[in-house]
Amino acid sequence: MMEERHRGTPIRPALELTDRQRTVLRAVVEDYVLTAVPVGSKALLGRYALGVSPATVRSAMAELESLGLLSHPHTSAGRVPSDLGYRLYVESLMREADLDQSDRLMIRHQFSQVQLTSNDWLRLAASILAGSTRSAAVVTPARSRRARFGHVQLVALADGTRLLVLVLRDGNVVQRRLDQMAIQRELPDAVLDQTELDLTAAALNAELAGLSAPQVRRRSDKLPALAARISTAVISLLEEADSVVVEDIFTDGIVNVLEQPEFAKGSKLRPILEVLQRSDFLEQLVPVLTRSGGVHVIIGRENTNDAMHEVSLIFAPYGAPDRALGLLGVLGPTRMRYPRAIPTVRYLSTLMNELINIHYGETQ
Amino acid sequence: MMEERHRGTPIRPALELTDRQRTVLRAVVEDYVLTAVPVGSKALLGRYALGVSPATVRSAMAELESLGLLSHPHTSAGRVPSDLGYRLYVESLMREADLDQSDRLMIRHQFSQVQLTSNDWLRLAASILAGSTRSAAVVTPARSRRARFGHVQLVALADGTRLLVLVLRDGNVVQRRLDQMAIQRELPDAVLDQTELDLTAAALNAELAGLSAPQVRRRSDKLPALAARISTAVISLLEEADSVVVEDIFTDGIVNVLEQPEFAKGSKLRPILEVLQRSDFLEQLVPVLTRSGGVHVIIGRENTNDAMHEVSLIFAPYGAPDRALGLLGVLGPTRMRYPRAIPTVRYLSTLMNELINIHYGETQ
DNA sequence: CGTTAGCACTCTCATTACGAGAGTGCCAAT
DNA sequence: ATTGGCACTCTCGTAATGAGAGTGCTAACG
Repeated sequence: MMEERHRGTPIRPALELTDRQRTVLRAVVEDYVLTAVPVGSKALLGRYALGVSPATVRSAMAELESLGLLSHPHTSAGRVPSDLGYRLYVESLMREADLDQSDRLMIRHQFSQVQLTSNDWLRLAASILAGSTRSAAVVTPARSRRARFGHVQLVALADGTRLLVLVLRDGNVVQRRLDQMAIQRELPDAVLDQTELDLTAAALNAELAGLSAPQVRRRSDKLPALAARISTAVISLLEEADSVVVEDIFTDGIVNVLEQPEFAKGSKLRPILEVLQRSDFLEQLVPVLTRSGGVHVIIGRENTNDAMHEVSLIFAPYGAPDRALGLLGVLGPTRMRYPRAIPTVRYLSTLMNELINIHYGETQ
Repeated sequence: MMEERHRGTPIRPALELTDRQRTVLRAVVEDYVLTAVPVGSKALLGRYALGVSPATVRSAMAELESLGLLSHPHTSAGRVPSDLGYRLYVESLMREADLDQSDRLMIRHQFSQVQLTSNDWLRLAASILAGSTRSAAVVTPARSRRARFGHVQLVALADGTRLLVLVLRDGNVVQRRLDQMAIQRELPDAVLDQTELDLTAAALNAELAGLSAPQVRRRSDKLPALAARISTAVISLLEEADSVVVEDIFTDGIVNVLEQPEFAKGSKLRPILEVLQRSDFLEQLVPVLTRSGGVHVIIGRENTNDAMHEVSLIFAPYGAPDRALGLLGVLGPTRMRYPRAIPTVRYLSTLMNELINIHYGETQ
C-alpha cells in the first residue's frame, strides 16, 4: 500500500534487495539529506550503529552502486544517492507518517485566522508549504480545464461605463468593461440602459448556460444583435480563462532553495529561477489533473525539463476533477526531506479541497 | 533643469568640481558600469583618450576620492564610484537622452499587440522593464490611497449563491460572495431574491457614494437592516483594498540581477530576494505617491532598508494623484546603467498613464 | 560462506609559497 | 600644472605539499 502511493514516472525495476542493502540505502539517504556531505562507511556507522563493521557496509554500498542506487562523486569520496536511489527510498524505504496533529492544527489555525479572499488562500498556502518544508512552494489557482459559461450580469455603472460580470461554472468570477464606443458604432440603435442590459443578460443566460468558448461562438449567431455583440466579450473572457492554464502562480520560499549548499552559487539557481517564473515546468504535471490525484513525486532527471535535472518536485492537485482543479506543491534539491514534504503537501491539498468546497458550495 | 530631475534623498552637497574632475568621474563611472572591474588610471586612458597622462588622471582620482566620490577596494586597485559618486553622476554628469524612437515603438507595439486585462498590462510592463534594462523590474497595480465606494451591484447567481460586486471609485472592481447562512441567521425575514437585492443595492448606492471604509462604517446604522448587514461586507472589501498598499506586486527579471557579478554568489542575493518578495522595500517610495511624480532614484545606502545597501532603485509613479496610483521601476546593483534605465522607467510610466486614462476614461 | 581487519592507494581540500600584473603615491623634471 | 619614473603594495592564479577521508582488495576468522 505504501509502495503504491507515490508514483511518478514508472521507472521502478523489480529490485530485490537484501535487508542489509535496504538498511544501508536508507541510512545513506537520510544521512545525506541531513548533512549534504557524501557519506562514507565509517561516518555512517558513527551515526547509525548498524552492528556491523565498516567493511561490511562498504561491500553493501558497492552492491547498491552497481544496482544504480548510489553513486560516487569520484573515487574515494563517500556515496551519494542517485535519482533511482531516492525513488526507491520514497517508494518503499521511507518511514512516512502523517503530519503531526500539532502541525495540522497550526496550519488550520492560520487559514481560519483571517478573512481571506481566494487569492490570499493561495498565497497563504504557498507560504505555509515553503515554511514547513524549507523548499520553494508553488500554488496555482483552481481552474476548470475548460471554462464554461455560468451566469452573466451586465451592469451600468454610475460613471457611465458598462460592466460585464461573468461567473464561470466553476465559481470563478471575471469581469470586463464593455467598449461602448465600438458597440455604438456597430449597433447605432442599441440603448444600453440598465433595462436593456438586463434583457440582454437574460437572453445570454438562457442560451449559453454551461457552454465553453467554442460552443458559445457557434451559438452566437442565434442571439439578438446586442446579445451577439456582447457574446464576443464573453468568448474572449472564456478563452482567456482557458489559456491561463498555469499563469497566475503563487510562489514562495525561493530563498530556501538558495540556502541549500547545492545551489549556493547563483549560476546553479539561475535556470531554476527562470523556469519557476515562466511556470512551464508545471506542464509535465498537467496529466496529474486528469488522473485520480494524490501526491506525485518527480525526482531529478525524471523531470522532462532539462533545467530541473537537479531538483525534485512534490505536487498534488486539489479541487475536484470535474470542476475547478489547481496544483500545489514544493520544489527543492533532490536531496530533499521527502518524509516531511510529502505529508505536508498531501495535507495541504486535502485542506484546500475542503476550503474550496465550503467556499464554492457543493453545487455542480 | 536636468540637475533637478532626479532627486532622491537630498544629500547633495554643494560640490564644485573642476572640468577635469567631472570628466574623470564620468569616465570612471561609465567604465565601471560597463566592466564591473575597478578602473585604474592607465586602463581608463586606454579606453577614453582624455589627452592627458596617467599621472594626471591619478591625481584627479585622488582628489575625487578625498571628496568621497570614489573609493578604493584596497590600496593599489583601481577606483570604484561611491554611492555619492553615482549620485553626482546621475544628477549632473550623465548624458541622458530620451528613449530611442525605435525602442518606444517596440514597447508600444507590445502593448497594442494583445487584448489585455489590467493584470496582463502589469505583467507586460514588468517584463519590458526587465528586458530593456537588464535588471529586476517591479510593477504595482494602480490603487487609490484610500478606497472609496463607487457603485455596488448584488447578483443572485444561478447556483443560488449571492454575489456582491463593488466598483471602487478609482475604477477597480472587487467582488465577494455573501455568506447567506449567516445573513439568514441574523435576519430571518430577509428574502434575498433579485428584487430585494436590487432595492438593497439601490439603497447602498444612494447612501454610500464616494465614502471610504470608516465613513461607511459610521453611516451604516442609518441604513435599512439588510443594507446595513451587507454594508459590513462592503466595509471589509474597502478595508482590504486599503490595506493592500503594495501587495500584488509583479516582478520580473530577478535572473538579470543574478547575472551581475556582484551577486554571483547566492548569499549576496538572498536578502534582496527576500525583501523583493515581501515588498516592504516599496514603503520608502510611498512618499513618491503623494508628491508630484517623476522618476526617483535611490542609490545604495540611500535606501532605508539595510538589505538594499548594495542596490539602486529607479522608480516612478503612474496614474493620477487624485485617483488610482501605482508604482513601477527597476532594481539592480548600484553599478547600473542609469542613462538607460531612467528614460525607460520614465517612458513606461507615461505609457501606463495613457493606458490607464484610456481604460478608465477621464471620469473622476 | 558471510564478515571483518588490515593495508595500499586515490582523490579532495586547505594551506603555503611565489611570481606576474596592475595600480598607486610620490618626487623630481619639464 | 603636468608628466615620466620608480619603489611599493596588494590581488590573483598556479603549483606544491600534506593531512584526511574513503575506497577496494585480500587474507584471516567464526
